[in-house]
Amino acid sequence: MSDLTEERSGTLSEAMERGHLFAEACPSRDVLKHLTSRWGLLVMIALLSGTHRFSELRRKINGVSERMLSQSLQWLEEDGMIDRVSYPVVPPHVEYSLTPMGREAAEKVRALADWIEVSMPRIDAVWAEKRRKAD
Amino acid sequence: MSDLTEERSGTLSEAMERGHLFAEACPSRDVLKHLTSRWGLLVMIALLSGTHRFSELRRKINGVSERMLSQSLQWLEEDGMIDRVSYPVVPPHVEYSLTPMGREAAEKVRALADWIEVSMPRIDAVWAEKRRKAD
DNA sequence: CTGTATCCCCTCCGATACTG
DNA sequence: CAGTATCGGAGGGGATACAG
Repeated sequence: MSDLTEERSGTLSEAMERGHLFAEACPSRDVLKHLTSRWGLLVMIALLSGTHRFSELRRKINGVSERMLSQSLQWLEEDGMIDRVSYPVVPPHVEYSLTPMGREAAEKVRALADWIEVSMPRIDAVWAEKRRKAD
Repeated sequence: MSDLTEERSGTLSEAMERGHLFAEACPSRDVLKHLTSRWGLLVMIALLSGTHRFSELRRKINGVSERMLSQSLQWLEEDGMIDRVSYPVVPPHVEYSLTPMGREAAEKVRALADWIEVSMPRIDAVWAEKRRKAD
């Protein structure tokens, strides 16, 4: 066996039979999907720095289309991760922010994203090594 | 976790312009995709408890097809997350385990998955409340 | 036991155009 | 400014059959 993490408190992932994620048609799959989706992940991380308007998110998240930004925001709002506040003015003014629960999720998501960022050099090295062997 | 990463050195996710994940066509997107894919995530979590054979993973991860398990394992192996050791015997015997780097990634992934598991009751409550209002 | 090969559906996601 | 509607491509992923 390995470290304590599993034996002491790792009853969640360890007990796969009981975990929702290992069940086939489970709503937790959808939540995970929204959080880790192409744009959902970036939305969550972006909102960690505070409330944003739609257009602010659009500018900040380079490459996202209006369609997908809107879609991602709706998913995450339905999951209770994001608060959407619309001010009935002209022109429209809508603000998005993380709920307390959303902030917790966003921090987990960011931990994963940050790990990948800092680990990319190592991963690149793996790829380079494989290419070298392939020759 | 949850420590200094945010306030002190939170320049990673904060500096979106510079982060790989915010670039459009970046290999780090692929790594993230593999780690959070439907089955890749479950493979990583399963391997946290130690080395597994192909058929062991297949049994443990309920619902995965041979095709997708094989595919997911190959992706993660190419990314340097998984070690594949094949013993040339009859019948074939292949063992999969996490690399040191893979273990780091798996722990981040598990942290997110576990958070979702324990938070599902809260998320369900959100959905229930929305349905109540919809009436 | 450990996979590959083939077929095919389905959903994500981008592009474009339109609305309040 | 903040979206929605529609079309269409690409690829993830399942079912089945086959192979080493």
